[in-house]
Amino acid sequence: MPDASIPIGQLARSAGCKVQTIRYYEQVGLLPPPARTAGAQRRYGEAHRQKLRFIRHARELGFPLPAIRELLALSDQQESDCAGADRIARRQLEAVNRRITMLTSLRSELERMLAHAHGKRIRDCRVIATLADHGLCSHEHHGTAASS
Amino acid sequence: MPDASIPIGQLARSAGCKVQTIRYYEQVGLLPPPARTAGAQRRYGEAHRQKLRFIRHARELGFPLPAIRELLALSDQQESDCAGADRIARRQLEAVNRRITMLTSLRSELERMLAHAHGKRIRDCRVIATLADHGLCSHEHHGTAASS
DNA sequence: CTAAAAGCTACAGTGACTGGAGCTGCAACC
DNA sequence: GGTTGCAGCTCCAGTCACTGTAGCTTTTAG
Repeated sequence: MPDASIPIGQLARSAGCKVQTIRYYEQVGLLPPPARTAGAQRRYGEAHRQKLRFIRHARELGFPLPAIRELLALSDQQESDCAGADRIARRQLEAVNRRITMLTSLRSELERMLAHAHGKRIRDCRVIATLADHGLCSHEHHGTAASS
Repeated sequence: MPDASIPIGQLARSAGCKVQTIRYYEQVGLLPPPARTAGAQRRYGEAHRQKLRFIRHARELGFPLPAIRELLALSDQQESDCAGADRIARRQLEAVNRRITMLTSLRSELERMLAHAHGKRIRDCRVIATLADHGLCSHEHHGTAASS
């Protein structure tokens, strides 16, 4: 394979993502536009594959696209300082830690709820009662919601 | 306050959410439409407040809106079986556990990355290198991404 | 009576994709 | 060379759970 010989479907399989995701990354400027065949089909090379793997790996680690954009810019300037990348990763670690803390307290409330859910009728159901009355929950799980 | 005397802003403050969120819940049919003043402003009663608290608490626990819709329907049928609510809560607990597992392995990879990030130049930067080469990461953190 | 605060509708935007419609390109086989 | 069928193309809409904005009107306090 000389270069610019990989069709989009093969690239998608090799990166573990969908074809549309690749086109989306191109659209938002994360991936540079590849060469095209005479019939306007995209053909990628090794450099694209590397970059896409980088993006997908960072996404799996939960980095948002703007952070990935910064990381890609940093990785292109081989001489510049590592502190920037460090700071971004540290920020991401903090975000992950915050999410873990919250999810852990959510889990314990859900477990508490289920452990006591022995009512046969809704009117005695602990699950419903807990949701209806915030006072019944012991832990602090306030702040932004469980997702993202 | 007789009933239907609470304006939307006060309701929002008492539930810890934004005014727009309440209007959104009404729009998607989670909250019943309240009474209106002659000038078409919404006025809520205690029942609305309870229902909104229920919704917000469930959201904080990470339940998606369709699940909350089911839970609300269940809580309105006081005579029906508790098993439905139980099943929904259990499903949610499993989702939370999955997320915790994934985030924990993400955290350890991020920590590993940062612990070795002693290169001063990008070309020696462990953070960038780890992202670029999936082979450098020890843990399994595959599957759907870290968010949601 | 006036001015500020709060409310109204309607619509657009977020993030990170995903799915579909309706078309065209390309490679293989006969 | 014809045809079949998968793969690719663009463009647009939808997801989820909100959030923000523009341009009004209503309510309330002084």
